[in-house]
Amino acid sequence: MDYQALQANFRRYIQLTDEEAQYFFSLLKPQKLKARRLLLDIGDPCLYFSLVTEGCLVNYYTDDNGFEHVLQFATTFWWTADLQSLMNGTPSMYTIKAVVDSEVLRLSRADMELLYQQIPKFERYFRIIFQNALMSHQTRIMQNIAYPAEERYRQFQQTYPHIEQLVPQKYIASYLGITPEFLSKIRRKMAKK
Amino acid sequence: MDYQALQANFRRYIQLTDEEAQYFFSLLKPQKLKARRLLLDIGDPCLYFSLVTEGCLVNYYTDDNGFEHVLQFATTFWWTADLQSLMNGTPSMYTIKAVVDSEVLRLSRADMELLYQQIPKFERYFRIIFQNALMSHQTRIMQNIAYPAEERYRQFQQTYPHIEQLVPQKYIASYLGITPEFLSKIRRKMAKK
DNA sequence: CGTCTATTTGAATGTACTCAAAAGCGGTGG
DNA sequence: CCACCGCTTTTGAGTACATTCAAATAGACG
Repeated sequence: MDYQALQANFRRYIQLTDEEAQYFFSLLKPQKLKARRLLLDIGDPCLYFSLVTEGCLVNYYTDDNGFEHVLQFATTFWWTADLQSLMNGTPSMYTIKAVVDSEVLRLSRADMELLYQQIPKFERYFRIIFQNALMSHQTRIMQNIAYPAEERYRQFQQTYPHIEQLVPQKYIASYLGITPEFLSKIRRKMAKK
Repeated sequence: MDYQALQANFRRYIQLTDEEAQYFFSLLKPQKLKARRLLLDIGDPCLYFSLVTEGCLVNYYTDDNGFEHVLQFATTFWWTADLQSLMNGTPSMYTIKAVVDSEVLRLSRADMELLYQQIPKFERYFRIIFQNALMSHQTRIMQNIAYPAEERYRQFQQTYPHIEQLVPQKYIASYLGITPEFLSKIRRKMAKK
């Protein structure tokens, strides 16, 4: 794990003294995950907010018919969790899986509260993180209800070109809210032009 | 405007001294809106984060074909804005309109920053507000991609019964990502049972 | 290699949309 | 107070976007 890069990333949001940064990093527990291993299984309570430092994870919901629907892809410097489960202690509705070999730094719910108390700047940090996440979720909702699948796929390609390279096509279909078969047909159609 | 009720609502998130509450309220500028009046017009920069104290507002995006798509309904104690525009100073992509006679308390972007500096507890307050908003947006995305329109409508009725009473059906259709005609047909079908 | 999973392809089907017209409903002015 | 106007909701027929199911092909990994 490259702590230099991580610290640089944090500086985009808040200014930490070396001491504060040390304390923060001391709360994070690294965990490596081979491709296709689970960070969180459906039904288990989500105990950690995890910061991806390498690789890529996918967070998905499994519906009553066993179909998977992708909530989020998380690459380097993204946080991931089942927030609902993490905050309420309820069983997780989502599965979090490593798409490729990955590494995360886990922050427990209790340490998160501790962090807020010890270094209130982190309230600001997460305020900004959640605010940004909220904005991108708003955009996603709008694209979903306002535009057809082909257009949504184009937008996805533009917005997350690195993710498209990394993850299986079926997950992208799932993220877009369509079947893998239909995404395949969209791609064929787009290639023809 | 009932400041008692408002203060009680804030106590769910943070504890404020009377002095702090006074200061906060002093930053808020009340504005009344008759039904169908705009709080924010598309193209204008969104200058305020607005807390609804009465009535109901709707926040919607207008697509290239002139169709409206509802991002959010905001009733009492809900905040509303075009966050993207508010944070970046860019022209607004959304329109915010009073559905019925309403009242809001506006907080300017500058006063918001001031508030964060004067009373850091508000970082926490908005951290929680955005966190909760994020969770409900996640749920909405999942329902949109995982379930058909009829099921989404049932969920909406369960989750927001008061909103269903208040706003025209066509806005609910729009929120669900379907046409008003189709929602009408869903309702007919549901009534038959 | 061989096995397992992902992707492609095509035909049939279904969910949701478009367009057009009628019916309902609420507000406003004479 | 009620008649009219504009907007919302309903209805139906035809269409389009997207799914389902099944089978073939392609890729990845041990």
